[in-house]
Amino acid sequence: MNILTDLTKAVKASVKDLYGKDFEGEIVFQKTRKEFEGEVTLVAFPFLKLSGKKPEDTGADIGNYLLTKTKLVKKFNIVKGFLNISMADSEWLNYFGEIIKEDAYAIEKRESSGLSVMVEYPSPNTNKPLHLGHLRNIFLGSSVAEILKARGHKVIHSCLYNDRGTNISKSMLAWKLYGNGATPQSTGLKGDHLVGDFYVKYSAAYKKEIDELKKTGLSEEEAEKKSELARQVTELTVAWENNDTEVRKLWKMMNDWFHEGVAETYKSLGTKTDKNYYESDVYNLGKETVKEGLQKGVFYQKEDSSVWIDLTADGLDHKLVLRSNGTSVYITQDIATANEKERNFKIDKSIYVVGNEQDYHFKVLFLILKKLGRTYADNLYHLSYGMVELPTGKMKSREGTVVDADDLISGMIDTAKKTTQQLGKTEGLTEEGAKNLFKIIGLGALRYFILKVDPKKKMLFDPNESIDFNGHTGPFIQYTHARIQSVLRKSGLTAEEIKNKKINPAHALHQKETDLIHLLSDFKNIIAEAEYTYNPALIANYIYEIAKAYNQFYHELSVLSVENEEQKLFRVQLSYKCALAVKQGMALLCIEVPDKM
RNA sequence: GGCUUCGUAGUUCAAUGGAUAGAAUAGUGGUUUCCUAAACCGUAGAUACAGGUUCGAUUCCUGUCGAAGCUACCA
Repeated sequence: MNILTDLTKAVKASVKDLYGKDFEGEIVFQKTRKEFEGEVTLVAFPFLKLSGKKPEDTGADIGNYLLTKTKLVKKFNIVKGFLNISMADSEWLNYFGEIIKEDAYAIEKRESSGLSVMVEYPSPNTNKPLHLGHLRNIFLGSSVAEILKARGHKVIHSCLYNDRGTNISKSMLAWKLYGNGATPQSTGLKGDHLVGDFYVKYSAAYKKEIDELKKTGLSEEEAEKKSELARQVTELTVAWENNDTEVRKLWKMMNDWFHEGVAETYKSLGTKTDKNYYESDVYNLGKETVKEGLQKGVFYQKEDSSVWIDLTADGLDHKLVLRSNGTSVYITQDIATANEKERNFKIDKSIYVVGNEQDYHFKVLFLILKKLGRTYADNLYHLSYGMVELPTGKMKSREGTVVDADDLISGMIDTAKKTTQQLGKTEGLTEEGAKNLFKIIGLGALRYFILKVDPKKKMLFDPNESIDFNGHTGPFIQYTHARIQSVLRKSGLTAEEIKNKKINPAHALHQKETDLIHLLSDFKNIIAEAEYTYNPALIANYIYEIAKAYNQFYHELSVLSVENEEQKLFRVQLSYKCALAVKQGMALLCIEVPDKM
């Protein structure tokens, strides 16, 4: 049920009655700007062709019609071509009476759509620990998954580990050359960090080698070709593909370190996966598909036996799909993984959560799959998100200029602890309860900070400025929820009692009350739009509006100390519903809300 | 060079072609014997530039300037 359904119909009817013709377009209402009276606004300009009148007069025609011929409208005003409508209190109250009864009013029943969607994230390389970019990836992926579930779809979380190839070989080589047998146990480092340290060590050594070669008069390109380290990396990669026992043993050891380390990070974030894919498993399958493509004439082979696809007819370029030495490249294994996903699951849609630096790659991948005749190619979607940038520019693992995920997470929880203690809000909490609260607030602040930004846009993070806990933030919303819970506790009513008491829709509503009902009525549409656009930021900003509006309501009006019992009950119900919307909305962002803070 | 994306208050973010471009934060001035002040209320401050389409442009088109990404037998 939508509060505007009846009004939309009434506007259509009014235009037909007034001007004798049906309006062809869609009737769109916008929220009335706060400097004008009213809740919803109809722009008169689209109706001018039918009315043949000035915008002001057209608006007045429709306004008067609605006022006199329906019971939907309390009053209206017209500013320029804008018809500002105040809906009748009874409309708001009737609508509210409907939604207060349903706890899941904006959430579809589980798996009711019958569609299955796979969401793949964060798909890290196993040669370095997670950083801030991965966090944006994880937050987006997990939130989109929750939104899809709320829309009634079945969701399969998948993750692809890029666990072989050049970058992994670099870490392995550095460990062999400079490691002296170091292990997570011997160094006390988290496994993924230890592996990452060797990746950085390789990069530094490689840079030094190139610089020295260049001093002998070689060009950058010539130096790279002559690099001994690069040669050894290639050698390791080839040895790995040839199943060299020693290399495989080293590889497995370092991969295990990585997975143990990253599992801890996942745990602290509550990240879970239904199905893991490993490049080391699928890369050979990719080679099969390359053969198939050659047979079908989709690919072609050069004299050096490297395999390519010509995409110039599609406005793209020639793309390598298999190296001359027979080893796989990135896209080879992505072709294989796509095939595997299709073989393993019945999926109606497959979403890859990957940064926008790979826009071109996914364009090519989807096109190749289509040319190979894979019917599922049309159901693949690249959820492309913007980079997280530092004030100094892009983060680069090679140069060690990254914001480490583990550091950031623990730092946020620490700040939450300090702030909570400063505000004296740890009273009455058990040690366990306090610890949990710090985690909820710290992670909530971090998640919200990232999710409130439109995924498509790049965003900036300044490590020198701490993430705020006041204003347009996660903790502000969490605080609002806790505040409402406190009111509800003091009301002495149970949730069941609050939901089931009937209100007499006769009493007059305060503007702050209609504002809240109006906002609540948007929830379902917001979730739908967030699904279609894969954009959790819509929900983040919507929930903020509710929290802000509730705080204004709370300051201006008293909930519990009003004389009129019915009015008090209504305000308790309204508070309950706002808290529920906040909780459900935040759950779609994978952010918990505490009952006390 | 080519392709793609992006330039909004000091800063970080909003705005299906609609009104006087919203928030937050940092400034600045207030609110607490009153349901949680992680709150609320004032005040001040922005569409890179130049054209075009439109009743109306931050939004669409063209150009200029600026930034980022891709353009690897890296992933």
